[in-house]
Amino acid sequence: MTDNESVPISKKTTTDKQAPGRRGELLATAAEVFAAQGYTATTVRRIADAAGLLAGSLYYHFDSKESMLDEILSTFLDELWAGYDAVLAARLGPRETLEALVTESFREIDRHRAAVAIYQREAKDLAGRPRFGYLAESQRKFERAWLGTLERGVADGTFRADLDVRLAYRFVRDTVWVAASWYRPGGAHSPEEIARQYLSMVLDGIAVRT
Amino acid sequence: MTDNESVPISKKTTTDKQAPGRRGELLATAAEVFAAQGYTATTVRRIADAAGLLAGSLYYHFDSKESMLDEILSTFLDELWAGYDAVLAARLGPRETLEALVTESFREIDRHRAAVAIYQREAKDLAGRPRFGYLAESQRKFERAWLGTLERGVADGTFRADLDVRLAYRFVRDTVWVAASWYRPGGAHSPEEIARQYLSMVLDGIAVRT
DNA sequence: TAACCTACCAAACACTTGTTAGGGAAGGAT
DNA sequence: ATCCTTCCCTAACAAGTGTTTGGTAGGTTA
Repeated sequence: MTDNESVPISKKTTTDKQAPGRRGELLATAAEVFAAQGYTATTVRRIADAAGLLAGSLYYHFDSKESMLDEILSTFLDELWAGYDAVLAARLGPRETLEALVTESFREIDRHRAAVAIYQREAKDLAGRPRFGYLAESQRKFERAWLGTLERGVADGTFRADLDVRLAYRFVRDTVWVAASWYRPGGAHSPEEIARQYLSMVLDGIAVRT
Repeated sequence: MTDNESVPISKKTTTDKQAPGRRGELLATAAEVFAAQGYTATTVRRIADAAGLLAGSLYYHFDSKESMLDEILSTFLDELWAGYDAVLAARLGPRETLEALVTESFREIDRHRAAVAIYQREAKDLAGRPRFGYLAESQRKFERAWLGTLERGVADGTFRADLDVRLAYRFVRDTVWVAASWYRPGGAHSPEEIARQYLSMVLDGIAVRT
């Protein structure tokens, strides 16, 4: 296993991804292709085509196809957890925490659409491999954050007590993250607007109150 | 339909699928592997292993790997639409139609878990290929059924008018179908029970009414 | 000038992929 | 006993896979 050399922190570039220079560009296009076709269905020659070079040349920048995927996912998760941890550290009430987590999630989808789509598709299979152990760890943290918030809300009367909390957790989680499969940045709605509407449905339902 | 154990080379262990004879058995195991690893990530040798024969022998039963996928998906969709059409033909009110569609969906997930998981993963890419054109057609029918029901509900005051209907459609659709990724038949909840809870959340929200 | 670094290409490598061809064992029907 | 059908195996095929090696053009530094 090669040690990850320190990933340079960056400023914003033209694409959505970070990481400066050629390496960052290549990662961004790789993420795009992975998201569109799936990881295993994507050949390195396809990535190279999209980036405008030959397949072998990718190995000047990366150890392997797998290490590209690794870097894409870990970079995304690092930024995701920076946002989540900030929300959780604020120690808001259950409802406000839920709202902040959902809003933050849609912001991440907006910024890392490709990475989120890849994560959705491949995380389940990858979490088993040792190299991607951080995916399983992230999923546990994820569950603790969301499930804990829901349980706090049930305890203090914010959320309904007659629902299976675990079911509600999966409901909220999936509801938010599958949006990455159809969301396109620059569309009609901003991430915050989508978050607002989603929260309205999740919290109050789509039926008219009688 | 209880003892659905075993992993390796089994002969009986009928899974959820039907279809008689050896062909049906092979399709069921193929669906299981496709669902677990993804279509392109699955090799025909892996399917053959799980079924207890050699890769080449699969071609006595099927034309190609793709035709296995085709048969799995089209069989599932045929049965799905039989259920949906029955619901729609009943011409219930918007709320009752929604409830019936959701319940029917969870029943299909219960019966065709593997096929649904495959559909979720691969439909987007496959819909482009001519052979799988029925996937795109099915998606259009799907959208008409759900979106139409929501619009009828907004028109007659059943559903909230202050929500983006298209967003609500994706919300409901995704909420229901991603359940196939974690649902396991024979679990704690019956399909009907899960449908009831999901409907409760979608219609009335998870927040306590004040 | 020479040395060096970055970013790439051209060509091959070993391996895996889906698929095919020919053959044969078992069993029922004739 | 013969035929036929069903089901599978052995052995290979060409195409495609991720990856490696050696080389090179152009810019920067010494």
